[in-house]
Amino acid sequence: MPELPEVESIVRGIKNKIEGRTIVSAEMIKGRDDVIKYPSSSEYAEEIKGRMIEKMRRRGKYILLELSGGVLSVIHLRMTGRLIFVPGGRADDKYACVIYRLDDGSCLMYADVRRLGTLHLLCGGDLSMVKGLSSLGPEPLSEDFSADYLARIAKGSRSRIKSFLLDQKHIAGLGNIYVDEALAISRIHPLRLAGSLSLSEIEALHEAVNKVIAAGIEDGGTTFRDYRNGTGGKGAHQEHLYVYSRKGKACRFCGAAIEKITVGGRGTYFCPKCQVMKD
DNA sequence: CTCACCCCCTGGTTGC
DNA sequence: TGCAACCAGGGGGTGA
Repeated sequence: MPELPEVESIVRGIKNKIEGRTIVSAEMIKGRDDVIKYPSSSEYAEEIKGRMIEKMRRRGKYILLELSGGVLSVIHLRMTGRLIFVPGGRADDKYACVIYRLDDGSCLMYADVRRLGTLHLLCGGDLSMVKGLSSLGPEPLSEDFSADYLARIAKGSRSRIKSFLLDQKHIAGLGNIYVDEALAISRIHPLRLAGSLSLSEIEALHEAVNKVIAAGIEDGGTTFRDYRNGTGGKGAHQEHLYVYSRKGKACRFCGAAIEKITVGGRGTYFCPKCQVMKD
């Protein structure tokens, strides 16, 4: 489940290899090209052909390829999407959906077991086609994401803090794993209402979000099952998790058994001793 | 505004 | 062993 650190790791690993390269063609794999949401896959292939990749960057969980002529390629991996750079150009993944052939013989492959990922090609800077991208909140580790900002948006909110943090309009890039981790580090129960947090709790949470995102990037992401970086490798942050996927195991802070509950339909892990419910 | 719920989709795991 | 139910969860959409 690629979240900010995973997507960042992909971009860092591929960026230097594809910037400046021209896309010779986009090969659509039959029956798997329905990951392309706009325009049609044939128009997509026609429109992207011959364009140079001027810049690759990340915004939230989105991968953005700025192409020549003001065209923007937007890729969201959702659950099982992978973007892999293949130097020799022999992309033979069973789950390949789209293969971008580059002018030096290499290729960039989009593969996705469940095909929940989404690919868009936007001309003329119309971001409204990708609703989530145009309404993204500030990036963790950025100046815009301050404790003050967090306090301001949380104030008056009746959402549970877990759901609140997962909302990309509030903060860009957090997903199920890093939200649980940030709440564990700041010792906040996932069911707390966002508007009920004290200033010191907000400050602790702000710091925890930055800390866990930085650690995730440092470790090259978290690989449970599906995640792979831009060259097919695994991340290492799964070795350093405090609560996520650790049901029944000992809390690294106090030794109590980690519990699992459902919050907003998501599996949620927390330490019942460190993260006490109030309100 | 916030919620529950459904959908998208497949593979791994669990239960009988 | 086989097969069905369930789970993983990001994000869009809908109706309460």
